[in-house]
Amino acid sequence: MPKIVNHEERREEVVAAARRIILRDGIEAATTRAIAKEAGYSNGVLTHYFADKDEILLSALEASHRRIADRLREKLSGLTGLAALRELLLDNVPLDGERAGETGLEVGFWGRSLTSPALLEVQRREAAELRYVVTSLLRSAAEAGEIRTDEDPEDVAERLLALVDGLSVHRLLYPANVTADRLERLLLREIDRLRDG
Amino acid sequence: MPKIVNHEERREEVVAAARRIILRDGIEAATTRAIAKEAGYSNGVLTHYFADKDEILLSALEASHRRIADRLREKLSGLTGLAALRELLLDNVPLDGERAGETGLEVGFWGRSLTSPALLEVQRREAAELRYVVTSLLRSAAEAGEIRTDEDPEDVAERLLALVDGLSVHRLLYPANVTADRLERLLLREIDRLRDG
Amino acid sequence: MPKIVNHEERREEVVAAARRIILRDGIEAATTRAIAKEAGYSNGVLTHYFADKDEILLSALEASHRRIADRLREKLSGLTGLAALRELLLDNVPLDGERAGETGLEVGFWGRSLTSPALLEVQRREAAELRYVVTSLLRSAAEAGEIRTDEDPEDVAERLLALVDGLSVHRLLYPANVTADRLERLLLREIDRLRDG
Amino acid sequence: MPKIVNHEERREEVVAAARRIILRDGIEAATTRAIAKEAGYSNGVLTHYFADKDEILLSALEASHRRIADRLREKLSGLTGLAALRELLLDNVPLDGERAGETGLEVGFWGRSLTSPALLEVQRREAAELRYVVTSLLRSAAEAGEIRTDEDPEDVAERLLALVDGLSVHRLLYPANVTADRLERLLLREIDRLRDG
DNA sequence: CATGAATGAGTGTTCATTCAT
DNA sequence: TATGAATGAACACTCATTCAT
Repeated sequence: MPKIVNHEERREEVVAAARRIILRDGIEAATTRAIAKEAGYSNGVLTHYFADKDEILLSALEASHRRIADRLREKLSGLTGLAALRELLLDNVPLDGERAGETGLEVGFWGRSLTSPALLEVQRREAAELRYVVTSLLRSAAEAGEIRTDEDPEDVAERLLALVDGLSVHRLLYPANVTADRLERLLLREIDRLRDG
Repeated sequence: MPKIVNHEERREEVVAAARRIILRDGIEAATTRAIAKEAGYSNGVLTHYFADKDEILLSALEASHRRIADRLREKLSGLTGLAALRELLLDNVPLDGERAGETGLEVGFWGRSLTSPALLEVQRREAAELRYVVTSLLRSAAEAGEIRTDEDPEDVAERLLALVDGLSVHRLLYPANVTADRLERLLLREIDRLRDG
Repeated sequence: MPKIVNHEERREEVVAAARRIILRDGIEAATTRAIAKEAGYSNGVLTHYFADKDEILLSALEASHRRIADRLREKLSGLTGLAALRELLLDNVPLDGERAGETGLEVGFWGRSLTSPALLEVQRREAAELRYVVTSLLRSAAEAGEIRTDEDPEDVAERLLALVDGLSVHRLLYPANVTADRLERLLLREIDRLRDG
Repeated sequence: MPKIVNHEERREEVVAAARRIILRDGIEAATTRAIAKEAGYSNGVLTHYFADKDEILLSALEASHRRIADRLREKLSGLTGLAALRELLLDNVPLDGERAGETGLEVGFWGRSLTSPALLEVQRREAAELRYVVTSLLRSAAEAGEIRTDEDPEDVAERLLALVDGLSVHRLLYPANVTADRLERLLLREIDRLRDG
């Protein structure tokens, strides 16, 4: 008589373990053994919940995106327009250890996505969502008169998100040059420029 | 007399093979065996020209940087200030297949650098150089009255280079959203904003 | 429930396989693949039971020492002084096939120990123990009036153990010259000389 | 038109290089590349003078024996009987760095000889010679009344040579226990015992 | 003869995956 | 379901050997 387990729950446990390892030790350290051990299970369990290792990594990426989105939703509650945008962008940049880990995970996946259609698809889906939110916030900020309106919101969104990713990877690779303070300052100034120029 | 080969030439052959693999199949696929095979040699040859695999990857990264620098030097000859800056930034962004390849390789190395001190060191050295050149061009453009002077050149340089890297990776990951045209337009507009705010 | 194996048992299987190979083909032939095959397993099994090859070799050496010690303990029970010493020394010399194997393994390890600190340490520990036992037996034999007392027991112990090792290696390398009978005779005579000079 | 070289001379150069490496870094470090480099030649030369690596090692062993024999012949000139024997035995024991190296080489070869008929044959030939010399010296010492005659010279020779080898290997493996002084003292005492003991 | 480029089997080790229990 | 034993291909690297020049 088989034990009744909650499949989705187990998957999440394993994926969380994978995320922890990737954040802590890098994507190379995320072997199936390490993941199983981190999750508190034996090697063999993984087979029951994932077709192969790639599926675990993919789920880890999705989970990471979901965590970010959840956190954001909470922070953004009650905020609108420019204030919400500011919060969103600041939350997408490695200003503390937790977000630095998330950025590291993201950057590690960028390289893999270039040669993995499945990963790429996940990245694209999430990126499109984020872009949509930013564009919407820009539009509502424009309607509220908080920012200038002489530029296409889609262009501004792309510029902001590119800057966020660029600054993020620079913070990881060149921390001496891009300190947390400087990163925050540069990002906030860019947001200010939406208003007056 | 034995067959005399040009060591530097062989190294470049091997490094080129490594670059091809990284671009085509990702940095994970760049095993010593795969590199040797791609270069048309047996496993053992690599020993003659490289101490270990890391040296090959490092050389591949350095070669990529050197190619970019060489090309840039040529393009920049005769240009100064803002015009030179514009050329430099446009050249650091994946607008054609060749530069897309270089960016892809770079992104692949970003992930690796997060867990490899040797690679990180190379990345940092090259990044510092680039930052220095951009800052210098900004200063001379400011002196020539081509751009506003109300912002610290170092901050502007960091913003521009972050934007370049952010747009580059977006171009690779989301080509449908960031077309070559759009990428060029966004970058040029950002440069224009240096002038009139 | 998976197949449960006794880890200690498996380790012993593998170590026994390693010992067989070393005895049969020399320590150089004891590759991880050869050991696994000799044990009847695939390459990968070794990881489950040993951290690395050194641990296997080390265990093989320790196992050999333990076997000798166990056998000796049994033989020595009830014996004291000179009689015990005689038994001990005779047991440390390749008089039959089993002990010849042990000596061969030991000699193989001598060479390795010269360049391997870990192996050397094991050799030293075991040698010190043996030296201590021999010295103790010499002292009690002296107290019992069984042997002369004009020589430092430590010196006598070293001489006896050096002779044991020298005769052992000669028995292996020059069996035509050092037959089992001759080896036994020479060793017993040396023990007799402890009594009457 | 081929260069005329002295084959025997080249062989000796290479063998000397091999010996230097084995003495300095152990028998495992004696790769063909290392030997060729130490000899000041390229990899390829070895083929002209040796069938394979085993032949080099064999020659190195023979050369080592020859060197010992040569040195001994010189030291023994003018000496006879017990004095000559004393000199011979002291010279076969690792009392200084040079002889320690030779002993290390010898011990390294012992292990290999157990599974290599060719090496074993060389060891046996040389051992028989040494045994013959020692026996002869014992006989002449006996005739000269320098030592007792109640023991078979062949047995005494075997005992002395076994002691020499045993003390030698103990000096290498347990230098803290068997110091050079102690080794010399133990050996000289054993020789003294030939007279009155 | 001498060179050194090139080979390819072999080394210890890692790891995703399979599967009997 | 869960276990963990077992597999075997793959990894980076080493090295004796071959051979065109």
